[in-house]
Amino acid sequence: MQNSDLSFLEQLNQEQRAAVEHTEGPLLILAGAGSGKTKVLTCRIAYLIREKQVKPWNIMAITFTNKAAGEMRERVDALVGMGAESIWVSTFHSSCCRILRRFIDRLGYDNSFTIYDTDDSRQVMKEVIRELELDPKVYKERAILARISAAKNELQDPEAFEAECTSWYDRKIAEAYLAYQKRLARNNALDFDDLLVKTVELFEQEPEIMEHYQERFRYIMIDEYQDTNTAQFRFVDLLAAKYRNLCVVGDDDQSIYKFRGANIRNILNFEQSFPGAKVIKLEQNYRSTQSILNAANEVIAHNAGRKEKRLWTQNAEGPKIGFRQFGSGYEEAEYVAGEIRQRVRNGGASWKDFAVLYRTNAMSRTFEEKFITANIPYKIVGGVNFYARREVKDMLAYLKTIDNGLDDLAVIRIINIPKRGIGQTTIGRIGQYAGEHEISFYEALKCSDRIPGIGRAAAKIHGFTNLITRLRGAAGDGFSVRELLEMVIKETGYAEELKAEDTDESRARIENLDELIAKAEDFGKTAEDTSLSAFLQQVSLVADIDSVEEGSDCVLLMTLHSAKGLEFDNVFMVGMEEKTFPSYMAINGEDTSELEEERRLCYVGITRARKELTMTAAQMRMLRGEPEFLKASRFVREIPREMVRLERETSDTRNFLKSPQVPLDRLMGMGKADQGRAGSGERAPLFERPKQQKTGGFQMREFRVVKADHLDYAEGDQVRHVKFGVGTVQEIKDGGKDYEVTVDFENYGIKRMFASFAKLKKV
DNA sequence: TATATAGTGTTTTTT
DNA sequence: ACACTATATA
Repeated sequence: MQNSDLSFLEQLNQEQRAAVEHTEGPLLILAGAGSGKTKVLTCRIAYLIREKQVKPWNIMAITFTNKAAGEMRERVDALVGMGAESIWVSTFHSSCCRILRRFIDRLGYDNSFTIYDTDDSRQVMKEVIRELELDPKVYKERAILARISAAKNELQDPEAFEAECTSWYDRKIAEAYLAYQKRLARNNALDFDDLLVKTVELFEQEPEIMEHYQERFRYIMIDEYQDTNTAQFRFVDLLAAKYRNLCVVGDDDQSIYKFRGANIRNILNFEQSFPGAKVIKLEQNYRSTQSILNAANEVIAHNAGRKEKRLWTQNAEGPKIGFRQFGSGYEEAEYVAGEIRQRVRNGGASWKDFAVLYRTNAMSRTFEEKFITANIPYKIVGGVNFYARREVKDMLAYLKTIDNGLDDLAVIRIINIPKRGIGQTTIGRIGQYAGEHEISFYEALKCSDRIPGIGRAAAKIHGFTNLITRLRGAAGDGFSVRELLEMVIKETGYAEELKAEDTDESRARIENLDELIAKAEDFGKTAEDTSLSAFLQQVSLVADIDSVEEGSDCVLLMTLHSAKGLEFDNVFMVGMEEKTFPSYMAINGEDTSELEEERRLCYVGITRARKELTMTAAQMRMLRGEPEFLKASRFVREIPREMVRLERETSDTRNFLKSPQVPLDRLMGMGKADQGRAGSGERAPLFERPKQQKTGGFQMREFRVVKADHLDYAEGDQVRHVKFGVGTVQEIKDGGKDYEVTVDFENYGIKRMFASFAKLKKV
């Protein structure tokens, strides 16, 4: 595309175009679901560069997830061409990370700081609780961390927090907050929230650094603005203070992260915060059918205090919203599996056109089981993050220790992995010594000879420190991250040990290690800064949703939260029951704000669907081991009856939709003896769990692709692999569960892999 | 020191 | 139902 070509403007509607062309001063774009806001943002960037001669490096675009950032990056690259790479397109967290990595030494941290995930934070908090001798029954680390996180989101430091304490309990939390920060600092670590907090702190403390970035980012765009919290607001506010060219895009109806500190007032009060702001509404939806949109509008209309807007579309009416209630979650899952299977077989749809959305991660289990038995390829998004898996974290802990031994948590994690005979008592003694001498744990290890009570363990410790020293040497010699990782795996015998275990679980873990190596390799090829620290930092900011690859033909299962920003032809919203969705947490009490947030979540879910939306509910669900009887969600009831199509009407669903409410006792009326069969007819017994594949309960929930009927390549064919590029198929072996394919890659040599994982494409 | 077992508490959503 | 913790035991 020519550098002055503005033809892309022609594909925009009037409002979209106005948003693109309004480049100076604050701008609020209220973009309803599916109204093409990503298109507007990317076009706006192109317009700034082409028409307004803005330099690419003066532009910053912030999105919510890495995935969204990646998508925008791609579109911007395609549209802008040369120079696009100097535009900052990233998440809040990675932007802050990038800034801090350069300047955090001004705040007394080392620039090679590490980032703690939730797990690490909990670990630290446990230590704090022990240190302060708090009763762990009263002071739960989760609860304390939640309070601290809330404080940080409001930019409250420990002192400010303490000043506001009224109860003794709160004062203890303030103490814990302070101690927690000290420990993080000692480990040269930041938690997620700190990334924002410290950046703001940096800007406020070092005005010339702030000015540097203000000059740099003269045009700032923020996506999903409704989900920003106070810290993020401040960050943006500071950055944009000088040039005031701030464009925020959001939809108050899609604000679903209040629990994480998102402040809906940021968007509702934008015009007050940035006087003279122009407001543009995008109300035409290009994504969904009329029916879906109507349902969404109806549901969200039940919320008070929104910015008035009504989505409309020129799309076809499409089928009505489907709703069906089942006796149990198992029947529900069975139905969804069957329905998807059928629609793929008859309707010519492919697996990837389907998504199953639920309120809580715990619900994925049942669906997963049914999908396995129905032989449906699927992928569960969320749950345990790839980088949170044990073996991955172990390897990362090694890399962290090699990078700098400052992170005690990482060192302690791996000091006895593999088993070196260094146990709790030894670790305790070293930790004590380190504390007394105010040195890091790793430093203490090096003078373990002088630590009382170590004795025999000293030799073992030396073995460990020697290993680390050797690996550090290698890192210094310029070995790549991937090579270092492979050395760690080899030197520690980690993979060997797993191989010897020879279980499904251990094999899955080895797969994960390979995956990690592939990621390290990829990093070495694509990253600007290929240092070990850079790798570790990048890795800690990757969310699960980010790794959902296009192209793998699977049904996606995820929470409603993860689904934000995505769209699918066919959506199943499952678990549409009171107490499940809206969650029981949101129902009770006068406070309707939580309920409204649930309703927005429902709105987000509905608007994910392009063509067909099906809602399902169960009358009974196992909750914490106990059966719970549930009535259908009020959100279903908020959709007018005539917009809903009952799939295979049953007496339950008919009654439910006729009367405004099914009396609870009608459902409760099923006596204990009856529990096994909810509803009527010859249904499968409720309590019989499907034959569960025992996989150690670990890996199999993450990523399973069912063996294909056939492969579209044969021995001798040229194939392409996502990471390894092009190669020649040498051998295909039918290993029963899957095909084992041996490929000779042009650049990577011979690799043996499972067909379902490798996703090879014939070229 | 490492492992097995019983007992305990817990769940909403996540960058 | 599950994961985590404390305790007993090899």
